[in-house]
Amino acid sequence: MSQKPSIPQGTRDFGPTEVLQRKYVLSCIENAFKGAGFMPIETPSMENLSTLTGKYGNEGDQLLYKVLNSGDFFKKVVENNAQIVDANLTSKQLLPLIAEKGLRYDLTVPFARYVAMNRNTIQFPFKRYQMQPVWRADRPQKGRYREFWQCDGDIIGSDSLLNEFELLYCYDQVFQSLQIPVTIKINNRKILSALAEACGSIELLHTIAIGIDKIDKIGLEKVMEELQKEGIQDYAIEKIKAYLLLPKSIESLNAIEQICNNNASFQKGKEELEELLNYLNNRIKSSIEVDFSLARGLGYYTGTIVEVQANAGSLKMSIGGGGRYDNLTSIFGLNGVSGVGISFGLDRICDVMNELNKYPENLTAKNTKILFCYFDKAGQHKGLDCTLELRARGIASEVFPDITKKISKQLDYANALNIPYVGIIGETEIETNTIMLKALGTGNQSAYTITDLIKKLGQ
RNA sequence: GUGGUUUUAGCUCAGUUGGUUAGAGCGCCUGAUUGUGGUUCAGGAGGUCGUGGGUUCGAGCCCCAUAUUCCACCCCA
Repeated sequence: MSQKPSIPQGTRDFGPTEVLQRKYVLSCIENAFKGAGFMPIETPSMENLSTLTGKYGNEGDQLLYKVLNSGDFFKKVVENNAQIVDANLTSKQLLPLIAEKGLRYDLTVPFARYVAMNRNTIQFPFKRYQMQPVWRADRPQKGRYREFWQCDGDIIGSDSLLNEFELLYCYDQVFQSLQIPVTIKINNRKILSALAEACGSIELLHTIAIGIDKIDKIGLEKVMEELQKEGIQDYAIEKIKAYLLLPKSIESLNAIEQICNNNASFQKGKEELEELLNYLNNRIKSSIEVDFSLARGLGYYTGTIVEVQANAGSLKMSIGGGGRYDNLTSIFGLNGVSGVGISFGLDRICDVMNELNKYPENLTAKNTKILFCYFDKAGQHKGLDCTLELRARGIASEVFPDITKKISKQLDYANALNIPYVGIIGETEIETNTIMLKALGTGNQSAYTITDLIKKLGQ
């Protein structure tokens, strides 16, 4: 009985071409990080659920993949929790009894956990990069996957805004080298906090942030409606409206100062934003946009926040984002350590690259320079010897593995895989100790000795 | 998690009101060519119509469930 093969929703296989393309993007990102002094780390796919829960907000917790405990977990639940196990037990109550591990949701929280665990051996400020898959139990759409790769760079253990600059510079370098036109949007959570305070309470920050983040998508009026539904008071709505009507520019800071009644949080945010812009000044080619409506969902950001959007193509989703987090490691018992990080969304970047056709042409070609073709066992052995000799000199080559009735089958193989040369070995070639070298592009062919062949292909 | 949408040959897709043996293009295989690919010509293989139920004399088409694709919410890389 055969079974119809399939993979889970929201996951994908990658064929040879796709893997080469993804590795190309990964190497661009890695080069930028390495060039700026970042060091690589890797962390496990699974973390303890206690490490992950509560870091991403309620919605985030729901999107965590949980890993079922090993062994006869149900029996253990019944034995150890007899008093609460009955038909009324909710899934939410049951969950901690049967799952202690979960798949990581991002790379930042595992990194904070890593830093807290290894604080005594890490040299601060610590600059690390990490490129690994993450998992979210989201409903998939285009550009939205359940398994996708993030490429994170973080600098932890330093308050300096120079770090923010370094990371934005990485963004700039990567997207320049990939030739994707982008807008890097910048804001500061402290300014949003000031707005929330001016609207009544810092508790409103999350609601307001989620609301105003949607302005580009649904428009001012709808945002106002939504905020009203969430119970924001009328005077506050007016403030938010005035805030959102301001131009996307650093010039709007003065007006925001009025709206926020010049509170302390605002002043700090303003200073940080201005200092960052001073660092960026004339040092970055990508377009930078100060966007006060930029909010970002993740719960742990406290200062600078950034998001990268592709300026071309139909995929207008963000292809990267990040920000500063002051208190993330303190959750794991390491206080007074501030960090800032960015993330590249590899899968979406690849989607954009595909649409814009920005991959280098030779990326899809096989490495193989030459395929040896033959008619019989003697030719096969000679072909094998030639192949091994070429490989020893660093020239990638192959012998066709099967003796075929027609040599066209072997040529078809070379054609289909974009192998530029074939070396044909028949009776004549064996007698004269030569190889008939044929360039598949032009169809030209002539006889070479192995020494001349090495010279020709080694160029 | 809510609502909608998609699925027919390896690929891209037709398929009328429920009616005989489900089609096309491309690709693939064989031959025209016993040592040479890309063009041309001739022939050929390949389908449980996503899966499982149901209605019907009869289902690719109608109904239910489920999976998958894409989309809008929610949220996000």
